[in-house]
Amino acid sequence: MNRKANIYDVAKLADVSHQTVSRVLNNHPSVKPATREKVESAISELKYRPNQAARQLVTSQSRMIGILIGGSELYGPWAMLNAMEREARLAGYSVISISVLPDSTQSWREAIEQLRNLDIDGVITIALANKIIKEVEKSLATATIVIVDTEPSKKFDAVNIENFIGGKLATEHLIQLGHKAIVHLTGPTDGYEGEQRCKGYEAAMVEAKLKPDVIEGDWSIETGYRIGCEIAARKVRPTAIFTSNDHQALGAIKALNEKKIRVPQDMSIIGFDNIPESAYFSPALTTVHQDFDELGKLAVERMLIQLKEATTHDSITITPKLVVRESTQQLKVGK
Amino acid sequence: MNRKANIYDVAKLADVSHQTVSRVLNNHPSVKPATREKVESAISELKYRPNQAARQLVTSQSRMIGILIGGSELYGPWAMLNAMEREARLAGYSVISISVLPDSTQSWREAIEQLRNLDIDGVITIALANKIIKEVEKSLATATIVIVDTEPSKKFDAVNIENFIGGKLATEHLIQLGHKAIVHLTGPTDGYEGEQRCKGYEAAMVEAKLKPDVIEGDWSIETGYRIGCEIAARKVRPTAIFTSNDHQALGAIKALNEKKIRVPQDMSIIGFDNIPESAYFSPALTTVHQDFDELGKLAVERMLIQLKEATTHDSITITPKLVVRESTQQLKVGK
DNA sequence: TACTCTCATGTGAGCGCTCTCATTCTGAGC
DNA sequence: GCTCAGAATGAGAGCGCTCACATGAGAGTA
Repeated sequence: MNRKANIYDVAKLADVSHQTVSRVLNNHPSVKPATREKVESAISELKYRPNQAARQLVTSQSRMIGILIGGSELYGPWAMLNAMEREARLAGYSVISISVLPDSTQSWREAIEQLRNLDIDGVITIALANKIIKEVEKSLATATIVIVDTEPSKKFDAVNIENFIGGKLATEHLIQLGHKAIVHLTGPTDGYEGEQRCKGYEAAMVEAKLKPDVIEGDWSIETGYRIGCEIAARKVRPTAIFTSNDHQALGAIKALNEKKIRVPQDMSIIGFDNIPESAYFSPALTTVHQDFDELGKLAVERMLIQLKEATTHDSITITPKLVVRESTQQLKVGK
Repeated sequence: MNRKANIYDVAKLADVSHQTVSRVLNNHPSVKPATREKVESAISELKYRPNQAARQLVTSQSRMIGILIGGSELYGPWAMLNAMEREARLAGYSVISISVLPDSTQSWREAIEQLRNLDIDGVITIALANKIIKEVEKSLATATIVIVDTEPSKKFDAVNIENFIGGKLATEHLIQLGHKAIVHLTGPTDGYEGEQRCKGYEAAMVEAKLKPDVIEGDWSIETGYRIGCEIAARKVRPTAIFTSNDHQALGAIKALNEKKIRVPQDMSIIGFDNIPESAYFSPALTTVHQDFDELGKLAVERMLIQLKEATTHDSITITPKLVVRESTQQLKVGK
């Protein structure tokens, strides 16, 4: 008899009923310590482990969390996914991650379909466009949903950094250094984060009575590079650029380097994210730090709370921090 | 009656037995087309979807693949995970990814425990140390295992790039440019990839009758930076560095920049991986490209084959390609 | 002593599916 | 028309667990 032990095998060995074994497994209070001990030793003797499928069948709870990641952005979502996976594992949940091509309806339909088939308990979405969120909400009505990097809503728990404050922080840093002609390269306009950072930039500019100068971007290095070239070619050049993420900053720096515009002497650049590489750019990038790890943990935390006892929906935020390095510098007088 | 439809509901509506419905679901051949059609329309009318837990309970197949990722390396594993997840989804499998801290016994024991609890069909490991693989093998004896970025073994399917060839390619490129004093910064020595790349380097050096100069690294940017500083401080400096990944190259470039050693004029640098950022380093990094996407797809493909019909174990490799950009240059004569 | 009441445990049903085996239907072959 | 193989379908059991409910053993009360 080489098959895996089941709850009846344990029951027989411990000389109790299967139900008592079940109670021990589920930490039911009304089990005598002596009985519990008997059962536990039987469990370890038989190397018994409960069958999740059977459990799931009867409780209709999968103890699985799905994570939907929009876009192909590299560092942020990956870092968050890591944190979420670890946090969920600690709570006895497993994580199924699915990355969705943001532009492909097909892609996210398939993803949602898969999550439905698995009877997932909860879904965390990262940086999904609003229209996709709507679809998720409709199709996964029975699941608990927590949204990250997305516009807060009364229907879900939302976890975000203060993107507005971050954008303002970055811009104010440049203003304090004496810059007046500051360009902002945004993220994609249909995303919450980019939008908020841009609003923060505009608010800071208006407060300082400066004219905002916004160029629409899409998070990609390529765009940073292209816009860098474009700015280099301008007759009247700005003296500082605030890119909405570090990747775009990298591209921009590259472009400026090629055009012999020195950073930071001729042009200050500030990014957003504080990816691990940014400290090692040449020059090291001044940026706004967001704590992806913390963000991921918070999202899972909220998920677990909602899963236990559906409460009212919260919007949770983390404050970003300015990290000053070498790519920004006091504007030289007389320029 | 608002509960989810089950197989009996479908059977009743289609006026067949539940068993016939099951046959339709599983594409059993002996179902009359007319019957199949009846059942299918009942399915879509009731919005029926089979309960995976029940299926899993009786078949004891989870249709889930676990992916164990060792280390905190950023781009490579993430890119592969993405590719694997997509490929697996296409085949009707779900992916549970777990990232393991390579040094923490606790961490990977927990991970394996989780995979066992879930009755996972197969496990793909990415860049795991050999001792961990052994543990995985022991603990997950019933699961099919495919190893990626790891020393091939007769016990598993292995998917790798030709790390040796890649290392040789990189070194030969430098040699062809006239370099003779070439330092190699390795990956961690207990990992297969780094070891092989280093061997490729040594082979190329010996062939060219040059003396290998190996420094042990660990993939991290920080180490690249530290070693860059160290090399800058040497009295007799090499003229070229081959770092075993792009991140270390980034760190090294930064260090050399700070010490006013110009890349590539005073020092050629070649990396390995071809991460998306590397084309935008200053200078753009010459490197060895490895196709993570393809690697991920191949791993899942092998997994699916093994899952269907356990065959003999293969070792599959992909050939890396040299990507020449700006960070390497012909050695100036007279130097 | 008879009575509740609580705590500890046992019993049987059923979650939704696939398995095996039994039965019915079909049409070719004589 | 009858037989019989093979195709098409049905019936029932059982996967391993938790749920609701039943039962029994003591403790507390009158």
